Amino acid sequence: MENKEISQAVISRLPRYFRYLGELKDEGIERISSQELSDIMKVTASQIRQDFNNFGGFGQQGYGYKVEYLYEEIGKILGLDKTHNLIIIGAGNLGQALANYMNFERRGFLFKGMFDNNPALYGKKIRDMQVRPMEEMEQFVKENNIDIAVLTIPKNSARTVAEKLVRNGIRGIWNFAHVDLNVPKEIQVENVHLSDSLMKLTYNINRFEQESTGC
Amino acid sequence: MENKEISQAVISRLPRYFRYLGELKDEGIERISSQELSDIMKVTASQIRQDFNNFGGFGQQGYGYKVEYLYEEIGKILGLDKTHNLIIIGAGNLGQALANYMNFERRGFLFKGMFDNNPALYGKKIRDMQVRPMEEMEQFVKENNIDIAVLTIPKNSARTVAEKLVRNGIRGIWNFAHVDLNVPKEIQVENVHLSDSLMKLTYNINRFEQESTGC
DNA sequence: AAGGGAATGTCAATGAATTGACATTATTTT
DNA sequence: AAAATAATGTCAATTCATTGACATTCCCTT
Repeated sequence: MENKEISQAVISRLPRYFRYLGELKDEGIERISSQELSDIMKVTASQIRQDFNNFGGFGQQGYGYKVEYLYEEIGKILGLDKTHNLIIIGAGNLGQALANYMNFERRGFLFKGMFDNNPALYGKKIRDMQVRPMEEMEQFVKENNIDIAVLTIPKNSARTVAEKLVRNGIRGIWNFAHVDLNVPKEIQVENVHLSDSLMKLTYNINRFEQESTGC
Repeated sequence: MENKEISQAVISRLPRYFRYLGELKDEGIERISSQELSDIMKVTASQIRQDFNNFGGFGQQGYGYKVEYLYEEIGKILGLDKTHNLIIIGAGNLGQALANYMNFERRGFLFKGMFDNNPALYGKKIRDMQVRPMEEMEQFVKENNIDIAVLTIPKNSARTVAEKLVRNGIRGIWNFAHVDLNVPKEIQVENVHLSDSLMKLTYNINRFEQESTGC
């Protein structure tokens, strides 16, 4: 039982491997070498082997990797073999979009409920799921063993809601609010700061302009 | 004129600095030291100074940084002093959500149009903007000087659309499709792979479980 | 106006991540 | 069955990123 910590740099790359392997699998390809995968994914073969070896060897020397096996194993590492109960907090545009999106991406994510503090939305059906009042949230999380909360609410209320979630046993927060949450370290937070991402894009657009005009 | 390349690691942190500085500014705080900012943002003071110095000194020794000035300068670095014409391709849930989101985040992003290939959506108004048929997209991009395209379409059509965008002079793509685009290097792509992000979350939830149960 | 104090800018040291090289081991062919 | 081939697993080298330390500079008080 080896508990060496794996760097987040490696973890960040796993979903991408998973995606490519899934596609290869769908194409009926059974085996692949790190070099072939390297060509497709545009990363070094060395990095691919290094990454996989963090979890023990998945390949066979002289042969390569079995696509399906590797796909399954990476899925397990990512926790996709388990089911996760999930709620969405904030039934605005983004919350609704994600609710529908989950339909597509069902990999053990069970959409259990949706909450908002806008009475106009109470009872509105989104993907066969009624929007519930925010007041019911805490009890619901506790009683339904909710693992993951998706936060699509304005930043001013995000921290308070996060505290409530933590108190009621949430294990992970997928945070779309423009604020950094302050939760105990055993609670996992994955931030999706969309505006940050857009700013990175404008930086790079700008940078290229300047490079090519030379000033 | 120094054209030293700045690492993406640094760039990724700039929007976060920008966000915190904006908040400090709104609170009426005029000056701040790297140490104070370090305490608030939970990063080392050394990193803060190092990051800012990539762009030339913004501070004054013995005094610290002027919040408003620093905020403005980082904004400029990120290209937020310029306006960017933007379209959304894919008027599904996510596309609509982002259209509304742009309203909030107006920092020089001018929402110019929205496209879809579903006739049922043609003419539908989203933020006072009618959904246009996909066929009109290429001409529209060319004629309206569109800088940024937001791709919220299924992965199978994403690559084709990206090619069309490139042909018509797009400069950056904010890509929400689950596929890596293959564009010339002068075209900037910023990927938002939501499912990747969610998988990272489940990995970390899982990992913590295993750590605490010890197996 | 001058000196003390405070905080930057920057250099060096450390640490982390990536790449390269190759011995080892399994597969495949003859 | 043995030799040749292929590709992993792994170690070492390199590159990149972060942290620490401190001299320098500027502000602020007396």
